Amino acid sequence: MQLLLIHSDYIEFEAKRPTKFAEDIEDSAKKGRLEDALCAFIAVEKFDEDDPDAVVAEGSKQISEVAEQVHAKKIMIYPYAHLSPNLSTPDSAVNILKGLQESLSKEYEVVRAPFGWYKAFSLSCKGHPLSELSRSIKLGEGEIVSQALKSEAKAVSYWKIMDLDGTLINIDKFDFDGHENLRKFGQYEMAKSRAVDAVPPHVDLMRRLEMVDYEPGSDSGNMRFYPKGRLVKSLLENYVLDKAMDMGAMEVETPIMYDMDHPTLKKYLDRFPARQYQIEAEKKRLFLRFAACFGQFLMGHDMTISYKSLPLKMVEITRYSFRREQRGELVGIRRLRAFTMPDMHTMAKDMSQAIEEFKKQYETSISVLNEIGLDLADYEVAIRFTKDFFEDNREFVHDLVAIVNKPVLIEMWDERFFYFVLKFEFNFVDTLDKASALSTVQIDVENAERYDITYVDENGERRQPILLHCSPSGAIERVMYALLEKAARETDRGRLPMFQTWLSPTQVRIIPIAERHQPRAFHVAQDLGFRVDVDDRDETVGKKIRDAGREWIPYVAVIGDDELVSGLLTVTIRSESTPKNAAKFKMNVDDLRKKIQTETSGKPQRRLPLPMKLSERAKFI
RNA sequence: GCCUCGGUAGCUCAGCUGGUCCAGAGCGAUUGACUUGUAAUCAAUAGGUCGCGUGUUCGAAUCACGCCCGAGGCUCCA
Repeated sequence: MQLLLIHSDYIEFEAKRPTKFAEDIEDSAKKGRLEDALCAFIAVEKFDEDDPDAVVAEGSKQISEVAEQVHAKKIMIYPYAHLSPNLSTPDSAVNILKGLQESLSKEYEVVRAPFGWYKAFSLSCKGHPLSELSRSIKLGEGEIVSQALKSEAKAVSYWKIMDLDGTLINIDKFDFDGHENLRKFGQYEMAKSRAVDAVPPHVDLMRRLEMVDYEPGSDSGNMRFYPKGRLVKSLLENYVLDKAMDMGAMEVETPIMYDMDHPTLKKYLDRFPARQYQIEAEKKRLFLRFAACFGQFLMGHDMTISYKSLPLKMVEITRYSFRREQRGELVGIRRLRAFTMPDMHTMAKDMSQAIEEFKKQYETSISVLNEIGLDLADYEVAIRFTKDFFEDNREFVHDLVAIVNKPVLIEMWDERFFYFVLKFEFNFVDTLDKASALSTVQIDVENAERYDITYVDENGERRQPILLHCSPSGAIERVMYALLEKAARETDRGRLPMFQTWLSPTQVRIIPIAERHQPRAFHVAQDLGFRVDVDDRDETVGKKIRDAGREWIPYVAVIGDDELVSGLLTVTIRSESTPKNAAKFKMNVDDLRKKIQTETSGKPQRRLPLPMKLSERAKFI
């Protein structure tokens, strides 16, 4: 709502002719005049329709505040469309204007000029400092603040730690000795503050390794990926997709933008704690998805599903999901506004099947993170549930704790504020003590009904499934963040940082010592397969070795006169080296190939994303 | 809108109590020499209206004012 407030000596109007939006009025209402009145020119805007009552409340509050300041006893409500390019429908506008009139009439003498008429008016502005004011009313800055965001602030949580024996301990009573990260995680969660106050180490690494960078030409939190970053991301995406499909999921693809006024979506928006990007096109209000839920649930709604197909799973690697996170929370790739999230949904027959699936997906998530290079010591587990769920499934929750074999942060709500009754998350805690969720699974008891998703059971009856939301790895960018942060931590501990071989952009670097060794180097590169490159630059061996180390290359093979004679390679294996001591091994091409084969089998394969010859490479940063 | 910090070569930054050490360093790039055995070979060359504008001054990267852009924080007004 836009308001233009003018303190006037007098304001008078006369309705001349109706427009097609004109409200029906008595002849007596066609003329009006007030003296010493505050005249409020008002444009009701599109987004005011989302919560008309709140707009009326806020509008009348602001108008009376000004009336109070200028000591006006009378108020003229004057519809004035020209204040906004983004008007509401005439009906909504009239309703809101009437609402204002009603609300203000309690304390003031109010006249409302009729809506939708061509009116003549004359006005005399008093011209004192406060006599001309404008106000904009935008609830939540013109966006819809979802009900879930509001309830997240209200939700009453009980924070506990579940110990290995299944006892729940109040968080302030728990002895955190030896569980430093769990303590930090708990504090972080309870504080609910996500603001960034220092730059975490992965930011330098992501740029220095030429993986990811800021894109000044876009919005904050929308990144550019250089070839090496794109490769790692692609490998991770494909790996997680494979794992989801191993669990029986079917890959689908769904749109990235949706109509805000679609009835089921509107309700879902209200239940999800995130801010959206909103765009307008052809008079439609669209929002960019923040997950694949809508697409898959809308698909599920249209499907014919027998109990024989359950549990039924669909997965999409969402490139992208969008969440308009607050600016202060964005740094590097820990938290983004556009991110890639593997999103799998399971339709389960009933709660018991849902619980069974939940456990499988919990275990798969552990294994997925492990294969990527993050083990149980690298993250903390949170399990959140409603009190009711816990009382019915105490043993099950204890099982989950037993599987990870370490204490777990518990958050319990006495009421269900969200669409789920149970969820877990694996949270990476970085060196700045910030926690970020990776894998998560939720049991959703609300959306099957909202989207009207049904299956037919053994007796031919339609039933609603229980839904599970699962991201086996969490957002891919965040996995990369965690890997880089872990590498930084390793460096601090005096170890050589590296990625798993299957994720390394260059798996083998071949360094010919002099120009005469190059043909052999290229030959070995061809012969070996995998992502191999050759440092054929005119640099010293020392420089080439150093550069290979700075790129975290797992295998570095030097070829000189000795190797030409012996036919062997001298390979430095990073995983067995220390910063002071390079672990060098003589081996032939077959040995090396077998070694890499075992380290990469079952993982996605991609070719080298850059020219094989280092002499031909451009610099990105 | 306000406050703080920042904007100097492709990158990272120094200079900033105004004046031939103020236009610099390292890395990177180019060229040349070297043909190299495990964490930076040597040398040369090219690259900048020091964010933009206006002032002050004999003289401005440096001081003042205004503006633009970025990061962070605060906040909503005559």
